[in-house]
Amino acid sequence: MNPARTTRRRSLPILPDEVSTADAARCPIGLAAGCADGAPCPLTPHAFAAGTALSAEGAPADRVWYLRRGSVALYRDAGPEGGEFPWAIRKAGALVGEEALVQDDFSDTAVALTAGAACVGRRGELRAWIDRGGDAARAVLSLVIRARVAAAPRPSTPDGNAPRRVARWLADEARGGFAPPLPRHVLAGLLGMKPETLSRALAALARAGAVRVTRREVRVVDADRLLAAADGPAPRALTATPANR
Amino acid sequence: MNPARTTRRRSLPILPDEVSTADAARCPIGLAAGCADGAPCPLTPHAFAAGTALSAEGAPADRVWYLRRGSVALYRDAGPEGGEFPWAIRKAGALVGEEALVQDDFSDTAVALTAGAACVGRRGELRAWIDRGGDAARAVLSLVIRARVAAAPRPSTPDGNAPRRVARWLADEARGGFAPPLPRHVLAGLLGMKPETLSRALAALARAGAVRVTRREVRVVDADRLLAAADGPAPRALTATPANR
DNA sequence: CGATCGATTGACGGGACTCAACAGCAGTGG
DNA sequence: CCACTGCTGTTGAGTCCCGTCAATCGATCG
Repeated sequence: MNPARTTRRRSLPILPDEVSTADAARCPIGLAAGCADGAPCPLTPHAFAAGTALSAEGAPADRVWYLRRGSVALYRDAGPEGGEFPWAIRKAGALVGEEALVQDDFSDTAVALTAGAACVGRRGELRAWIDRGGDAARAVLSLVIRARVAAAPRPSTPDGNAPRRVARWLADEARGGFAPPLPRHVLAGLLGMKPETLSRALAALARAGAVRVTRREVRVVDADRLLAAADGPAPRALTATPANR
Repeated sequence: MNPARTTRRRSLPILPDEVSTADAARCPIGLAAGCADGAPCPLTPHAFAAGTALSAEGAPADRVWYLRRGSVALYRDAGPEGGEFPWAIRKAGALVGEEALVQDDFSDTAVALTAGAACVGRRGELRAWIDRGGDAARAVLSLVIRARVAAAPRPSTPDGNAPRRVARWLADEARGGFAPPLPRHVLAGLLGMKPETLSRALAALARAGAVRVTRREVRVVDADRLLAAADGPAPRALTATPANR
């Protein structure tokens, strides 16, 4: 479907050219580092062209960006056949790839929507820098929290059937064969569906022999069938009993 | 519809009883504060019952929780007639209400799914504490980022028609009458719909006289009509021309 | 046992996705 | 200048998944 798009994007150069470091002190991280007083900033400015990939989902997370100009779209993979889809926009003044500070791989593919400029920091140096200063950490902290707060609950993205979404969630969350005991309406909300739909989806998975459902608990009885429902071809949905049709 | 649920939840006591402070040093914030060495921890432990409301969306954000036991569901309001819906789960080891560190109001309603225990900190004290220490900020920072990373893109939640979601987004994001120039497939992904559906929704809003759409830009020409489409009664959807049916 | 709430199941209709075909626009090369 | 190509966005027709409304059942509590 879209191999050309993906290929082209992934093959683009990463952070080609450089820009002046003159105004580095304007950014909160630069301020925290004391750039205005001549202290070295842990970030180095770069410019990028529209379409540049800043990070790739699953790739080693070795850098963090502070966006100075332009905007960046965050893509995430929706699993097989779901393809990747954009789920957040980062604008000037936000961090990109901040997950590098606490984990080893990027969790998003970040693609520049416009030409722009960003200050890049190597993860190791950033971590060391954060370890040192009080103001330092505080600056990053508030940026991160701001980003999280701004990321409103996402409206809706049909990356699969209701049964498929449920199966995927079960595959991710079940521990020891048992799903976390959430009230149905909470789980339904998390998965972006109504409780009735969730009920039908669970019933469908139970008919397929993947799970066993009681009013109180959901138990995975056949992990293979569950994964098949999560990743395989269309699970044929909620359409009532196999008898009719 | 569900006034009883909301009322009952909101009326529940907030953080009733207290628990031992013995193991406060186990929490990363306690560690950062040096509780093990007898230093005072900026957080104080409390226990809560299932159904307890920790925070209410829009209420003054005066505290932050570190969850030690139990799990908490985060609800957010989907606007008029959309009702509130759960959109994230926080489990033991995560922060709740961390937005208090950078803004004045809670952005989520947090409700305990199970009985549990949390360490609570007043926002002012926490901020002061973060300002002081390096390790301090680092502990909070990694918690926050972890939470953000764990919050996978939410699958889907139909909180309104496609035209309504588009109208709401336009009302939020348009500056000077112009929507941010995003490629259609990016905007569609953000709004949880396919590009075709987005196109139809924009066409519907244009028919209603709220916006003017060209291939390159989306311009808001009647803010009132846009708001009516975003909040008012059903915008009568995508059904083609008003002539048929 | 009666009351209430949560969960399940059924019937039904509508809205969004799918599959197309087409139009607008940029870039390329003749 | 124009044909050709490729890509993005629009429009149309048809299908079906999911939300809505409703009834029923189970479980829990008083």
